[in-house]
Amino acid sequence: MVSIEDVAQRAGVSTATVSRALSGNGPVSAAAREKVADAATALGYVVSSSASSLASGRTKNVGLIVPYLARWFFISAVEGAQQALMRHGYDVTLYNLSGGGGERDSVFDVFLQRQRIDGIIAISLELSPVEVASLHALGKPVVGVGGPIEGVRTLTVDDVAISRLATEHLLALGHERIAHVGGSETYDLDFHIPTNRRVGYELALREAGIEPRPEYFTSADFTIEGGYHAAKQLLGNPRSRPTAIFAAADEMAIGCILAARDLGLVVPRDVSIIGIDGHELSEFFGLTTIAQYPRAQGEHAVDILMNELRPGKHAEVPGNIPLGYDLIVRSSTSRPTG
Amino acid sequence: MVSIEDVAQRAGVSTATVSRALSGNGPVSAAAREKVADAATALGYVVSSSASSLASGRTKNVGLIVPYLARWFFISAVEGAQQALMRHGYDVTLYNLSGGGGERDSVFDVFLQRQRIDGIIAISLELSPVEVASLHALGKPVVGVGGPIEGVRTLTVDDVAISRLATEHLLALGHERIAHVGGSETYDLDFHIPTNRRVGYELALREAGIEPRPEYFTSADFTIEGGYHAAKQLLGNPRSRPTAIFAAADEMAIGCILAARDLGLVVPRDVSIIGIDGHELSEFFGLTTIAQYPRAQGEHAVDILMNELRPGKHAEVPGNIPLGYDLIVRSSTSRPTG
DNA sequence: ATGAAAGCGCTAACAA
DNA sequence: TTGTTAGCGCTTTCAT
Repeated sequence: MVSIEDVAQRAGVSTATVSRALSGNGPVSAAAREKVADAATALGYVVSSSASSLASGRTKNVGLIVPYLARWFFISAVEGAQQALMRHGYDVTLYNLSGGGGERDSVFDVFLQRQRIDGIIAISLELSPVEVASLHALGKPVVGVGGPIEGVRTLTVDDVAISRLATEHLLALGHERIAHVGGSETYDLDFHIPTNRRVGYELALREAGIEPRPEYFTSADFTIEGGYHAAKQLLGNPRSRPTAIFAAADEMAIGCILAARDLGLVVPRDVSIIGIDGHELSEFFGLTTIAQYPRAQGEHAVDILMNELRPGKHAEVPGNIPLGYDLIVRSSTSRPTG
Repeated sequence: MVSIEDVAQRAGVSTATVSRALSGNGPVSAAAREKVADAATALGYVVSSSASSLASGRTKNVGLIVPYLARWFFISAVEGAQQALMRHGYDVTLYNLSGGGGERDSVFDVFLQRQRIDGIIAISLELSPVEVASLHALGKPVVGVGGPIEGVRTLTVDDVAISRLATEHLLALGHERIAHVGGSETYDLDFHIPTNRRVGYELALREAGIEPRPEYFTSADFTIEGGYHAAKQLLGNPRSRPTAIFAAADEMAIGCILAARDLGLVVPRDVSIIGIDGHELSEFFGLTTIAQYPRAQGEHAVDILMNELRPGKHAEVPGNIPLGYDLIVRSSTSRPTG
C-alpha cells in the first residue's frame, strides 16, 4: 500500500503539505502542488478513506435510504443521486428498508450510527417519530425527497395539485364519470401519497360540481397488476361504467390500459386513462401522464446536501422545496364519445 | 459521541476488553462480556467504522458494481446481495458504471482504491483487461455474478443451455419456423449474453435438422419497446411468418406479446412466445419463460464472499459456479395451429 | 482473562 | 508557505 509518506518523500515535502495539496485545504505553493501531484500519480496514491475520516471527521460518503428498490421511481431517484454524488467525489452507501423484520431497525440503530456517512438522502420515506429522532440525533444533514420528514429539508411535489391537474384534464375534456385508482393504505410505507392524490381528485370533482362517487374509487397496489385488477372491476361495472380513469401512478395506469384492451374496449374511445409519474414505459403505451422527474430530484437533493456539507455553510431553515411536474398529453385521453 | 473509552469506564474494564467483547475476537470472561454488553447498550455505543477500519484493516463494507441499475435483473441481484450483506453486518457501497464519461474510469482509479471496501461483487460485468487488472491489484476478494471475469470466482448461468432449452420447448411443441429476438451487440456492456443465447438457439435448431434462417433473427434492445418493434417486423412478414418467437429476455418477450396483439394475432394460437428471466411481470402476461433467480444469485454471491473474508479461509481456486434455472410453462406457448 | 501501549494513515493546530 | 506534532478511536501485540 502506498501511503502519504511515500508521496511526501518522493515529492520532497512533508506529509502535511501533501495532505494540503491533495485536498485543496490550506495554502500550498504552485511548485509544491505540482511536485505532489506528480508524485501521487506516479505512485498511484489514493487517500485512505478510513484514515482520512478518522482524522478529519469527514467520510466522503453519503447514505441513501429507500423504502423499496424495485420500483421505477426509486431506482431513478437513486441513480440520479448516485451519479451526482460520484461527480462530487462521494461514495454512496445504500440502505434499503424493505425486507421487513429487524432489518429496518438495525439500519437506524446500527448502520447509520457507525460514523460512516457525512449526510443522508432519504427517498420517499415515511418515518416513525423514533426514526426521525434517531436521524436527527446523528447530527448529520439530512435531505428528503418526497418526504416530508419533520425538521428536514425536503423536496416535495405537491401531490394534491398534481392529481387535481390530472382530474381537471379529464374534466376539461368533458368527462363526468371519472374513476380513481389509488394506493392501498398498507402501501403507505412511502408517505401519504395515496391520500393526497385522492384529495386532489375529489377537490377537482367538487369544484366542477360533481360529487365523488364511492364506487368510482378503488385502491390497488402500485403495480401494473394492481391497476389491471382494479380497472377490470371498474370497467366491468354494467350500471355506470366510468368514461375515464385517473390512476395514481403510471404503472397502475398501464395496467388499466391492458385491462381495457382485454375487455375489448378501445382507449381512449371507450375510456380515457391518465397516470402520474412519467414512467419510462408511459410513452410506449401512449399514456397521458403527469411527469415527475425522480432522476432530477435525486440530483437536486445532492445539490442541497453538498451545500449543507460545505464548511462555511449557513444552516438553512428546514422547509419544503416544491418540485416541478408537467402534464404530458398523449393518446390515452380524449373527449368522451357518445 | 460515545467512545470505547466511555464504555470501558462504565463497565469497569479496559478498552481492550471492550473491543474483544464486542467483536468476539479474543478471550473474554462471561462476566466481563456481560458488563460490556450492558454498558454498550446503555450508552448506545456503536463502533466507529473509520477508527475500526484503520486499526484493523477491515471495513465491514463491500462494493457492488453494476453496469446499469434500472433493469429488473440488476436491481433484483442488488437487492438480494444488499439484504444478505446487511444480515452479515456489512454495509454496501454502490458503484454504477452507466452514465458514460469518465465516471467509469474513476470507479476503478479512485473510488475502489480508497480502502473503503473489504471485497467486491461484480454483477454482469464485461470488463476490459485493464479493469480486471486493477480489480486484482486491489488484493481484495472479488465475486462475479453472470461474469465471467478472468481469475474471478463467478456465478454463471449456462446461457447456451438455457436458450437451447427454450428453443427445444418450442421444437417439441411442433414449431419449425422459430424466430429469435436477440440483443444488439452494443448492449454487450454486460458480457456475451446476446451471443451465447443465439448460439444455443441455433444449436437446438440444427440438432432438430432445421437450418437457422437469417430473416428469423432480429436484434433489439433488452426492453419491452425493443421486443415490440422487433416482433412487429417479424410478424408482419407476409411471406413466412414465424409460428414462434424466442426472445432473449422477458422484457423483450412482453414486447413481442404486445406487438402480436396489436397485429390482431392471438397468443399462443397464432404465435407462441417464450422469454428468459422469470421477470416479475412474466406471470401477469402468462409468459412461458426460463426463470433465473437474480435475487438468489445476489445472495449466493454474498455467501461466497463472506467465506473468502473469513479469517481462516482457504483461498479457493477461481472457477465458475453454475446456477440453476427452470422452464416455467405458461399460456404464451402451445402447439402451432394449422 | 485482562491491561498497557503502540500504532493504523491521515489531518489540523501550531510554530516557524 | 511549510514542517512538526499531537491526536482521531480503535485493534492488537505483548506482558502480566
